[in-house]
Formats: sequence, structure tokens, C-alpha cells
Amino acid sequence: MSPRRRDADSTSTARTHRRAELLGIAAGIFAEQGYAATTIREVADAAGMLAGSLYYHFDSKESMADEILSTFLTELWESYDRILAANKGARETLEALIAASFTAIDAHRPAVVLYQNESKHLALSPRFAYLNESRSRFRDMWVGLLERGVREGAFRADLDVPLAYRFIRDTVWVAANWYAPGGRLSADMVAKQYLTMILEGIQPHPS
Amino acid sequence: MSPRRRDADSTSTARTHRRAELLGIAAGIFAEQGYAATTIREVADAAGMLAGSLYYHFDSKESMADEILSTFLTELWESYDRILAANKGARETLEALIAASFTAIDAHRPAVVLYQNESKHLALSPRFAYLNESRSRFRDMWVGLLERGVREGAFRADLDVPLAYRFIRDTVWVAANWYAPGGRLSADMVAKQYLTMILEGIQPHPS
Amino acid sequence: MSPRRRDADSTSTARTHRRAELLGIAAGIFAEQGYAATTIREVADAAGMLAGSLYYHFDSKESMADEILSTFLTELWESYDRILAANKGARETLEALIAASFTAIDAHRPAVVLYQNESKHLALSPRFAYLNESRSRFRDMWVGLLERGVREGAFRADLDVPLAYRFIRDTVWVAANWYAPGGRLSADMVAKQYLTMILEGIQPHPS
Amino acid sequence: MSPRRRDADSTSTARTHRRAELLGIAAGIFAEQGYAATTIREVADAAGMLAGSLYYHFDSKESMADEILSTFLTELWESYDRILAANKGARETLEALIAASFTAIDAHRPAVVLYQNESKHLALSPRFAYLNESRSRFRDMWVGLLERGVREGAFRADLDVPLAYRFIRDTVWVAANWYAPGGRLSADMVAKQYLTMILEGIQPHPS
DNA sequence: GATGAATGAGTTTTCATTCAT
DNA sequence: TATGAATGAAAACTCATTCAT
Repeated sequence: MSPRRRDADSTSTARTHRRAELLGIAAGIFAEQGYAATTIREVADAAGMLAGSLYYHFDSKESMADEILSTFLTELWESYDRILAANKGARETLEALIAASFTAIDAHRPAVVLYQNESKHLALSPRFAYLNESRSRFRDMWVGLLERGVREGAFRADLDVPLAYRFIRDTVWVAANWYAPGGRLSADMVAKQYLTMILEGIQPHPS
Repeated sequence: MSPRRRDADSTSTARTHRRAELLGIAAGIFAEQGYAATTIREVADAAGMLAGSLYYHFDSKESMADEILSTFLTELWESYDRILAANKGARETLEALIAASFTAIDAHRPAVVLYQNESKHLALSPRFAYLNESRSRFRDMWVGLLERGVREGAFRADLDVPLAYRFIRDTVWVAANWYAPGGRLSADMVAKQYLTMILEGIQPHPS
Repeated sequence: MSPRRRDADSTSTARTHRRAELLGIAAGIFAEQGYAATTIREVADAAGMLAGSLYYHFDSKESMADEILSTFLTELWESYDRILAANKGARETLEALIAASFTAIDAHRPAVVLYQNESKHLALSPRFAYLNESRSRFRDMWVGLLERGVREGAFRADLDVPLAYRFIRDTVWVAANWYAPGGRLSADMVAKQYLTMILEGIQPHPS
Repeated sequence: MSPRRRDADSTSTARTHRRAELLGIAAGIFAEQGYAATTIREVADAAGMLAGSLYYHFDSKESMADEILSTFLTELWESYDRILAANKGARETLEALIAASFTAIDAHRPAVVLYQNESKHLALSPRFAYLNESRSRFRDMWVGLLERGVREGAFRADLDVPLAYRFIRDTVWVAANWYAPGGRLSADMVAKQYLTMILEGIQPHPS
């Protein structure tokens, strides 16, 4: 509206875009090589600029990882919260959560790999305290869901819930390490297959 | 010949012991913090010596990782080969392989974590070519086993074998990240539970 | 000639004003933090602009220091030269010089601090040769004055003139580090007190 | 006594010596060029080693400044405290404090210059909080002494004590900027001359 | 006049490694 | 066997400066 408004908007939008672009590049390399093993220069090279120039956009290497992870987790929890709010049965909820997780892997594969591989060390620094919080919420969500499912008869009565929680959590997220968007299997198909294996196992049905 | 012969022998044994001890310390820190994020000084500190002193025992940081990984893989394959040589049915073989894997996790947890997290990057260097070989053998073993199981009717006919291979591989090895020797569940018990989940899933049996 | 002539004039005046304003800001920060420890960005922030924008006004960081110092020294010497031209007795001249110095501190405190702290290093570069010239003139002026005062009986006969020169010089200029314009004591009052201490010391008069 | 005792001692002594030596070199360059304008490489060059090697001895550039300043201040206060404990009259105490200050300048000239030029900025960081404490104690000591002297009739009744405190403080410490150990005037002689100027001024005695 | 994005040279710092003792 | 002191290469980061818009 104001004559300067469009400028301000386009500028701020452009900056946001550039940041996102650079973070995408960084996330890819962090995921591929590991955070500690990646140098700022490698990221800058991939972005077509000099190492120092990255510091115009970001405070530090750590703040890049921070932004990658927090952005990813925010989006992830939005999708999880939507599912939980739907208040479906245990089985359907589990199904939706797993599908959402594979959708997240599809959309943010490098961020997932980074989270998977580095969150343990990063969480030691106060700046990354939210990683621990997220982990707790995650555990509570799954354990709660599994316990409800056992009560409701959706899951086996003799399920070791804490163990099953880890089983599912690991199994799903580690898939980010090999999942290739655009490969033989789409995220949806992998999700469906994994769901079947998790629910019914790999043995033939006795029925 | 030398009057110190007996001494020399005992020294050499002691040296072997010391190496193993140091490698155990190194593996623990590598696993905890990541290989690239761990400094030689941290390892030396934990061993109660100065950084330079480690070089009396080892050529380089890389050679420590090398020795940790190759020792672990050698042992692992010995146990796998024994199982494969027994020529049991697909289901029993899978059962034994998973049990052996958890036994390995129990005995070499840091090495497993190191393998899990770093083998991808390390394998790029020729020195670690054996990592790739092991990975291939591993995949062939599992894919072969699963295909045989499908043929024999031990596993579901509609199993996506490559996917199931990854499912099992990831699920088992990632457990090293949280498994605590001496915790609530022994390696054997975790193996049994995981086996049930892998074979039958988490749903109640329709039977 | 040009139809924008009047504009151009007012613009040029405005430019001069803006320069002076920016130099004032820069001088303040240089004085507070030290020249080397101050970044162009800090100056720009304080001026409400971006670092690059300062380069529209000034060639370089060095040229800012240059302009701050040369402006200050030019004014200072004008006031000194007026005093020297009056050809008064040694005591009265000293009195006037000290008063003028405190007036300069009052008017150009940051410039004085900058001169005090940085002239030694800056003077190494040819661009700042005038700092050395000023220093020499300064010394000659004071040593000459003190020697004359000793000859005329205005100052103690046993005065170590080079030492007294430094004593006075340091004592006066270093006051810039704590003098606060608008504080308890005006520049005039500080000058008077300092003059008394320099002339008569802090002991009571035996008279 | 113990066979390893001599080794341990000589080692630790050697390290202390080396540290002190390096700190002396660093202090000299810091004083000459300013702390911020001095690079670690310059210090290392002067010490005949590579920049990185300095980090075997010191954590950071800042910690070098820290150690230089704290060592100096500790020694300075030891000498001041000895004087204050003697409980002499105001004039004699002032005399002794000024002499002690010039002795400190003689022994630790670079540290004094560093303190003089950089303590204001450094004191902003919590690590250098002791600089502010020292400054307060310093002011209290001098103000107390001057007030006592005025009461006892040792100093002029109309003395502006806070101003006189600054006058003396600055006058003495700034001398570190030009004082050359081994020059025309020894520290003792400078102290004596300064003391005369401070007590009696530069005018001839009316007596 | 000012911005936003970059450069490039330099800074502090890190760290695997070496080596005389 | 281990220490203490260093090396040297590379890391993260800084900052004065440039320039198209």
C-alpha cells in the first residue's frame, strides 16, 4: 500500500528465501558428511560464495544447525498435533503418525538425518535444549498411544511398551538414511509397508 | 636368547592388553560424541595420559577407528558364519542372526554405534574398503535369507524384500544407541522381544 | 548556472553537517572502545545506518580518525597560537595554555582521548605525519615556556624541565579520560584547580 | 626427596618460567601496539614460535592479558598493603605510595601501560571484574589518605579531594608511557621529582 | 544517500601429529 | 612408556571495504 511497502516486503521475503536456500544446502551437506566433519567452506562452496560470506546470513555454524533443526521440529509437531487433535482410535492414530513421519522424511530428509545423527551431542548445549524437550514429548506421545492401544485391545496385551516405542521410533526415523525421494518407493508406499510390518510382522498370517 | 625373554613376552601381552584398553576408551568416546567431534586429547585425558602419548600405541586417530571396527566386524562375522554354516531353516536362521546381533551389541556397543554413525564417511577412504565389503556381504546375506524364507513360506509372500532387509537391519543396529548393558532388559530379552515384533508385529494375533 | 544551484548549496551544507555528526558518533565510540577495537559496523549502528553506507561519506576508517584528529588539532593550535602571540609572562602564558587545554577537552573530549590513546600507533603511517609535527611543536612550546619561566624566576630554579613538561602534559590531557562535560566541575574550574596544584602543589603554603 | 620429586619440581618450575617469559613478550607488544591491534602471530613471532603453539601455554589471547594484569595487580597491592600497614602519617604514606608506584612502573612497565590503556574496555567482561574492584580500592585508598592529610594539616585545607585523587593517579601512572628503565632518570629519581611537584608545585617557594 | 550482499584478507583458535628427552 | 613442547595445516569467524541496485 505504502510506496515503500512493496520494497520492504520483497526485500524481507528475498532474505527469507535466501536463508532457506542456504540452509537447504547446509542441511544436505551436514546430513551427508556429518555436522562436525563438514566445514563452513564446503557449505559456502556449494552455495557459490566464500566462507566468510555465509556469516552475513548466519551467526555461526551452530546457528545454521539450530535453524535447520528447529524449523523441522516445528513443522513436525504441527503435523503431529493435528493428528492427535483428531482423537482417533489408537491404531488409526499410529497409522497417521507413521504416515506423517514418512511425509516429514520426504520433505526434510537432510534435517531428519541431522536430527538423527547429531541431536544427542548438540542437545548438551543449552542452545539446543529444545531437542530434549521434543524428545520427551515424543516419548510421552508414543508411550501414551501404545498404552492406550494395549488397553483398547488394538495392540498385543503382552507388548513391552517402552521397547516397542523405541522399536517404532528408530525404525521409522532411521529410514531417512536410505530413503531417496523420487526413488522406487514413494514415502506413502514406504509408510504403508512399514506400517504392515510393524502391525503384522513379516510372517504370514495364520488366518 | 635374551635374558629378558620372559619379560619381553609378558610385556607384549601387557601391550596387547593396554592397546585393547585404550581402544575401549576411544570407542566409548567416539560413540558418545562422534568420531569427528572427538579429539585425541579427549581420548588421552580419559586414558590418563597426554595426547602425544597415544601415538606410542597407535599410528593415528584413523588407525584407532580402524582397529575398533575391524575387530568388531571380524568377531561379528565369525558368529554370523557359524550360524549360516548350521544351515537351518529361514526362520530359525533369522532368529539366530538377530540374537547374535544383540549379543554383539551387548559386547561391543561403542563399536556398533561407531559403525552405525561413521562407516558411511570412513568407507570413502581405501583403508576402510572392508566396510563396504562387509556391507555388501551383509545385504546379500539378509536379502538371500528373506528371499529363501518367502520361497519356503516362512515369510509373507508379498514381502518387499529390499525394504524388509533395511527394516530389520536398521531396527536391530540402531538399538545400540539406547541399549544399556546391565539395564532392565538383557540383550537376550531384547532380542526375543524384537524378534516377536519383527515376525508377528505389534497387533494381537487374529487366531 | 544549474537550476538546482540553491539546492546544491543547501545539500552541500547538509552534507557537511552530516559528516560532522557522523564523525562525532565515530569519535565517541573510538574514544570509548579504542580505535582498533571499534568496528565500522558499530559506528554505523550508532548512526542508524548499515556499515557499507558509511563509505558514501568517508573513504575509510582511517580517514575518519584522520578527520577527527586533524580538525581537533587545528582548532587546538589556533587557540594556542593566539595565546603565544599575546606574549605574556611565563606564568600567565602557562595559565592560559592550561585553561585552553581544558576548554579543548570540554569541546572535543572524544578527539582528545583518541589522540591520547592512538596517536602513537597512527603516527607510524605517513598519512598521520602531522601528529608527530604537532607533538614536536607541543614539546618545544612547553619546554621553551618552562625554561623561560625558570630564567624569569616564575618557576623553581631547580626544575627538571623535560620532566616537568611531561608532568604537565600528561596530567592535563589524561584528564580527558574522566572529565564529564556538564558534571560537578566545569572545565574552567578543573583548569583552575589543576593550575593551583601544578603551581603550588597540594601542601599548605608555609607562608 | 622422592626420586621423582626433583623432576616434578624442575618441570613445573620450567613451565612457570616459560609462561612468565612468554607473558613478558606479550605484555611488551600489547603495551607498544595496543591489545586489540596486536595479533597473536606477532606475539608468537617475537617468541620464536608459531601462532598455534602459544595455545599450548595459554587458552586465549584474553587469558594472556588476564594473567599479565592480575599478576601485576597482585604484586602492586602487596606493596601498597605493606605501606598502609605501616600506619605512617599522611605525607609519609603518600610519599611511600608514589615511590612504590614508580617502582612498579620500573618493574612492570608493559603491564602498567596495558592496564592504563585497556583496563577500561577489558573491565566490561566479567572475567576482568577484578579490574573494577582494584580501581575502587585504589580510589578509596587515595581519597581516604587525602582526606586524612587535609584533616591532619598535611595537605591544603581547600584541596578538592576527588580532583586531587585523579590528578595524582593519572600523573603517576601515565608516566609509564614514557618512562624508560635505564634512561637518564631512575625510577627513584623520577619519583622524587614528581613528589616535589605534587607536594610543592613548580613555583618557587615563597619562604 | 542508503541498502544488501558479497569479497578477501586476516584473525583467533583447534587439533592431529611429531619428537627430543 | 610417557611427557612437554612444539608444528603446520586447517578450522571458524571477523571485518574493512566494494558495488550493483
